[in-house]
Order: sequence, then C-alpha cells, then structure tokens
Amino acid sequence: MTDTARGRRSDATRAAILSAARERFAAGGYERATIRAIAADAGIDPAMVMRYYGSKERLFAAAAEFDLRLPDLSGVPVETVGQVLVRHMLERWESDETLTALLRAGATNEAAAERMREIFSAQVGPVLAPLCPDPAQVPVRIALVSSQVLGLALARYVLRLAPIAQLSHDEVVAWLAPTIQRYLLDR
Amino acid sequence: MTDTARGRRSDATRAAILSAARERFAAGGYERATIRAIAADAGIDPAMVMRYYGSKERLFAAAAEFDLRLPDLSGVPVETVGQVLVRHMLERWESDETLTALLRAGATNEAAAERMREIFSAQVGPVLAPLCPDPAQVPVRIALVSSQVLGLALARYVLRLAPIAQLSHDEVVAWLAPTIQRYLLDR
DNA sequence: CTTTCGCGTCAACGGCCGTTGACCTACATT
DNA sequence: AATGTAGGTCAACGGCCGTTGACGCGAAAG
Repeated sequence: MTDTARGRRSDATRAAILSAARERFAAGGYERATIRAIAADAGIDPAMVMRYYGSKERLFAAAAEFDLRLPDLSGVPVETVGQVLVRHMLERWESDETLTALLRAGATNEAAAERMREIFSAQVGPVLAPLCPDPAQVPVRIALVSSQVLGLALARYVLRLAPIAQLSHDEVVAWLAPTIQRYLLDR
Repeated sequence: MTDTARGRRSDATRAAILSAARERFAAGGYERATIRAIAADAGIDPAMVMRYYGSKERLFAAAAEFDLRLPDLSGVPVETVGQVLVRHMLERWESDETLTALLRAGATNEAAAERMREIFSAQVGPVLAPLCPDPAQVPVRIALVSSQVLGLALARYVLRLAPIAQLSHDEVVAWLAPTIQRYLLDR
C-alpha cells in the first residue's frame, strides 16, 4: 500500500464530490440538490457518493462543515469592532459557498438549521462574549447580531433584493457596523 | 343555479386547499410540500387540487398572495416610526403563516423569491419612502430595513435561534426599533 | 504469475412525486 | 322523469429520487 502517508487515489474523488455537493446545496437547498446531479458534476457514478459518504444526510453533514474564521477581536479598538466584523462576514460569505448552502438548506431542513445554530453559538459566541458589558445579556446580544448578519445574507445572496445586493462592501460596512456596534455594546 | 351570488359549494373546498397549502409551504418550503399531503390535510383527492389550481406552481402563487397591511405612517411621530413598524411586522408575521411560507419557499424557489421581492418593493416602498430624507437613497434604506426585518424572521421563525425566538414583542421592539429608525431617517 | 483489493460502473429496486383522464354521484334545471 | 353539470373519487402514467448489490478493471502485494 502507498496509502495513508501521501493521499490515496480516491481523495481527489472525495474532494470533487464535496465541492460539487456544496455547489448544489448552495444553489438549490437540500431537497433540490440530488445525489445524481452531484455525482454528474463530479464526473462519477452516484454509487460512489454512497460508498464514500453513506447517505445524502451524511454527505450534507460533511459538506456543511464550516469555520467562520472569526479574528481575535481583543486587539482591535472597540469602536471598530462592528466594521471589522461586518467586513469579515462579507468576505467569508463570498469566498465560500458553504454558508449559502447552509442558509438555503437551513430554511427547509432541520439538520441544516441545527448546524447553523451550532456554528453561530459555538463560533460567534466565544469571540463576541468578552466584549459585552453585562454577561447575562450575552446570548441575546449575539443573537441580535446574528439576526442582522443573517438578514443581510438572506437579502443579498439568497433573495437577491436588488438594492442591497448591489452595495459595495464599504457601503454595507458603513450601514451595518453601527447596528452591530449597538447590539453588542450599548447601554 | 344558486351560484355566483352566495358562494358556490366548492368554495369551502378551495379555501380548505389554500389553508392546507399555506400550512405545508410554511412548514417545509416549496419542494417538501406535496400536493398529495395538502390534499390529505384538506380531506379531498389530489386531483381536486389540480382541478382548482391547475398546477403546483399556480397553487403556490395563490397561497402566497399576501398583504402586509402596513399602516399609514404619516400621522405617527417620526421618533416612533421604528417601534410601530417592528411591532406591526411581529404581529403580521405571527398572525398569518403565509409570510413564513414565503420565506421558507423563497430560499429554494425562484418564483417564491420573486414574490417576496414584489411584496417588499410594492408594499413597503410606498409607505416608507415619504419618510426618507434623500429620495435617491430610498431604495437602499428600504432594503436595509427589509434585511433587518427578514433577518429577525429568519432567526426567530425559521432557524429558531434560541435567544431571539424567546424574546417578547416588547423586547424585540426595544432592540430593533432604533436600527430601523436609523436605516430610514439618519444622516 | 497469481491473488488481492481499492476504485469505479451498471442495472435495478421500491417509493414518492405531479399530473391525467375515465368514471361516479347528487342535485338543479327543464 | 329526463338531463346536464358541478363536485368529487380512483387508478394509473411516466419520471425522478435515494439506495443497493453484482460486476469489471487495473495496480499493488504475495
């Protein structure tokens, strides 16, 4: 065997499946992304998807793994936290279709919704919590921030509400940063 | 015939279909709401749905007809516009599952997304436009308001993000009203 | 050289879907 | 009483779905 050390030959296929899966899940949500279509995109037989991921559910679970890569905010001036956060989320959202897949699928699929909840509570929570004044308000404040970030993504990337889908990053940051700032820090 | 004047006998069936359809579309989005399930809920045969609405697409179009019933805001003090608006949207969202159906379906169905765009541009626009300072900014400001309202709905009714789903109406209003206020009026 | 085994194809399964058309039934009209 | 029609049932169609198991192939292992 030339296996474990330097990539088995099937790793390329696995990656192709995952990439095609994310694309399909992002474009049409959970139910419209069919294993047959994903396999076709990846240039292989649908049975391969089953062999490597077991079921559609588990394929989605693998494709929906996601790291927001939130920066450490302890160093940045508190007045700019909103800007940094909004800009980071814009870039993260546009550099990787996984988040759109998660959002589209989360609207109709309970497992996807659960994953979304996990991501926002496990990854956003720890980074933002230290900034909030009253610890008791942390969950609510973070949920409010999430609601505005998710609303932006929904309007801009999923529903494609014309005016907001055409704003530049700078404009979005200028409008949303104060909102985030207030949800996190005010009072 | 005892027809046109006082309701044909089939009107009850039509209404039952529409009601069941809204429920299913709201619970699972467009693709998971099957005509067979809707017909079963309404206590009739699937063929009836086809007879009265022609196709699933046209059934959805009928079920997704919606009036936000936005109040005339010309009478209310400008400082309270945000509060009035947020409270109205909360009530509207919770009194009628059509909006949730539209949101869930809009995530994966282009026709539903288009309908959502129509509703927000045709119904929100005219009511809020007179309040904005610079007419050129009206579309952007309205889209920003929409993004926060949609984000709230997404987090609260679809993804059920725990902390925000449990807030009282008063709390939601207290948090969101200033945001809406700023998106609409500031600068 | 033979055997094993990872990688991949192929055909089929049972099931659910939207949609159709033939048929039944009860009542309003004539 | 005869008839037309609105309201509703029923069985079936073709199609796509997720999933399965039998099979083929080429390279590595023995």
